[in-house]
Amino acid sequence: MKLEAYILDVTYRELATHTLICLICKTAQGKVCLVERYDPYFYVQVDNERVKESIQTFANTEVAVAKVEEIEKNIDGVATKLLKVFGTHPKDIPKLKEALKDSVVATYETDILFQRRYLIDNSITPLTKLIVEGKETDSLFHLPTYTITSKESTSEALEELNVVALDIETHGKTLNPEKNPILMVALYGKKYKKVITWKPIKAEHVEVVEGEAALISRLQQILQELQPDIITGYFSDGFDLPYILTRAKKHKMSFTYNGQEPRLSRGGEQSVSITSLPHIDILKLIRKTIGRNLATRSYSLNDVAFEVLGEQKKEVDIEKLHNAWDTNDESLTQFVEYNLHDAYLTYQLFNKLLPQLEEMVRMIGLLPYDVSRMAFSQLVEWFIIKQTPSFNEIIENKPGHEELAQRQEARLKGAYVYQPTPGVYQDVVVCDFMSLYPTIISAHNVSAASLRKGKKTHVNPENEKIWFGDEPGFTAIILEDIIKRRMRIKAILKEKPDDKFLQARVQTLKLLANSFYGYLGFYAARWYCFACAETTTAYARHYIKEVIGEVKKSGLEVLYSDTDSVFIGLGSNQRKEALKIVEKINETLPGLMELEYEGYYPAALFVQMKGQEGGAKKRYALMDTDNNLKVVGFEAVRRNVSPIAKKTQEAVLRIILGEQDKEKALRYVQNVLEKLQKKAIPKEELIITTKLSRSLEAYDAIGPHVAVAQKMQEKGEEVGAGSVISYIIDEKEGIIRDKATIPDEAKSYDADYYINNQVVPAVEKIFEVINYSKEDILGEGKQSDLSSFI
DNA sequence: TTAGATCGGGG
DNA sequence: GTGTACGATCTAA
Repeated sequence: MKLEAYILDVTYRELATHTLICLICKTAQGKVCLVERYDPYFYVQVDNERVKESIQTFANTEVAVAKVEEIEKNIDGVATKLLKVFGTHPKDIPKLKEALKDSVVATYETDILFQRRYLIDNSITPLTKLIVEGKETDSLFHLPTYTITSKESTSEALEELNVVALDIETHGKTLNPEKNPILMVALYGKKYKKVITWKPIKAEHVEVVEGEAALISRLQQILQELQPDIITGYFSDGFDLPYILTRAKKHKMSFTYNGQEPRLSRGGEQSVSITSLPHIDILKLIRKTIGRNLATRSYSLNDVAFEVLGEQKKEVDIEKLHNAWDTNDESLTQFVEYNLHDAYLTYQLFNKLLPQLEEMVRMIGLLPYDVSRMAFSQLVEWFIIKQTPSFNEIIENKPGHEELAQRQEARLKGAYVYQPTPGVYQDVVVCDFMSLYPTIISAHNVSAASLRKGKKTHVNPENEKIWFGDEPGFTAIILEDIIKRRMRIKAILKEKPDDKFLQARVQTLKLLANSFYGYLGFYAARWYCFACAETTTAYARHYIKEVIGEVKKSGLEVLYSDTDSVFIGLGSNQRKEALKIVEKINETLPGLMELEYEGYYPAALFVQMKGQEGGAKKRYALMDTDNNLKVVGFEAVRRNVSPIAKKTQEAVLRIILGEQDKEKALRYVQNVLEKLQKKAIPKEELIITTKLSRSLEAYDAIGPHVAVAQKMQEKGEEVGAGSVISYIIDEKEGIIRDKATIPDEAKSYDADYYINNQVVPAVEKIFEVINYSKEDILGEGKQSDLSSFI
């Protein structure tokens, strides 16, 4: 039987004499299971023949060595003779390691998971075509099963995945799976839309069952029939699936898929895995990929869907579901629609992220389940691990307890920041290094394998005791390859800018490159190298200072610099000058390092540091030639600021930077203050929102938002941790919290508060820069004090 | 300023 | 399951 198979999941079966690897694959004939024998192993380093012989024959009551081979591998760049020790089952490996570790020099690769080991060793990539010859054998996991007689891996991508998104709605005013039943489950796939519930609700796609237990078994049945390639959800690792499992247990039911119970694993973050059905919690993937580039700082389904898809959740008050259910309210129809729509949004988000997930799977070489959940450091680590066979490198061991503790003590010196002089500047050019840390690492061969080895070639510019040789280190080569591939694909992308897969590839390479420096300094990394991380930032400081020196030498002004960027004031010179400097510097830079001309800005503003002389770091505003304002680090970007304060700040910056008219800016603010005083500002502009971080009882300090939340509670509204509280500071007696009022109930507002605590603080720093004091803004000390324009 | 605690997402 | 590890942000010391 010849099959074209795409691996979705990998697991194994232990037989009496050996272990079978089981590949769960998508094929044209549906899901199948492919099996073949695969032997677990690890490596030991020994110092004499006698030990070697004792290992070959090692056996105790629990475990025995099955086979030993002699091989040679590079350890930290040094070729070393090793023994490859085989066991019968995967769990033999930690046992053998324990039994042998005291009689050998070192053990290696004792913690590489069996399934992952199989994929790496066979250079097989999940989700890409595998051509297999197989003989039919006894069914496993309720699937047609074949023993592999020959296999050939390709790089051909899968054309279409059959994906189902799942979302549940629950009863109760709190999220408590011990107490509150599941009311409905929505499933959304390309050709499948359904909401299962247990009340006779009239709506499209509804299927009504007897009760919660029936709902759970019907869900199970549907998944079993559908046999999707992938199941996805939004925070389904942390909510939907664990909730379903807990409820199934409550009913003493076993929830299974292809005869397997989903496994809930905990460790840092909880996750749920289902054998033969890859489960992707799309939130986890969003967080580490496109999440970085989203404007929203919230990862709620509503906010993410809005920004990524241009669609939002259905507008219903989910807190009313509880009562609607109990009273059989007709609004239940809307909740069914809401439920299905959430599953729809999740499904759409999954599709949006799929090219990125496929690229990550391709590059890291592991299952989508694993890749989608790995932290940045893990992605880098497995990217390296995948390539160890082609460099004949050993996989480094993870650090032990003591080593971990020691590494966590180490502190890295930060990046270089050039303190700006507060002020408004005209004609500013910004330059920055392309991928500064990655290009330094590759250009200066910064790696554990080349640290103080060979010819002293690259010396840490701040510490001559740290140096790197000229023989390229294994991890530095890998990183250089990432950077080069990214540059190549970026070039192709210029020709085909709409190619989703190329875009995803560039993104993935960028993610890996940018994580590499962090990885070298990450305490739990296998290829941890503190000297490497230290040297990388030392070189970064060195190069940016060189640039600053070069700019100053050519008579231009350095306004500001942070890590990898420099802001140049052109004065009477031309932009060409700046370009020349960039060119000149690039001639001297090694390897792939490159300083780029980022852009020209007609105006820039740097504000003063709090309570001190000099400019604040990481706080500035730029205006480009299209009048786009870029504000970095200012307070008003935060949330507990009213719209009027935010708007005023933006308008003032626009006038100062765009029109360069100080007095107009001042007049603008004074006009806002006047309107505030006259109570002419609409209510919506005055609403301040703050999110409660804990339950009401837990607050000792009663801030205005807490006071309002208490009032809301008195009125019977549910408020707790996570509720967003909106309020207006009204004209009342007492302190601020007494004045804080629910927006609907506010009759007026406290003009003084909005002037002194909202608008003025938002613009004060900006006016300081152009030599207007707070008094000037308020009009005090001049003929026009506030009272005069009432 | 730093270490320790707590969210985040979900109803 | 040859495992177990987040990361940003707020609060208290």
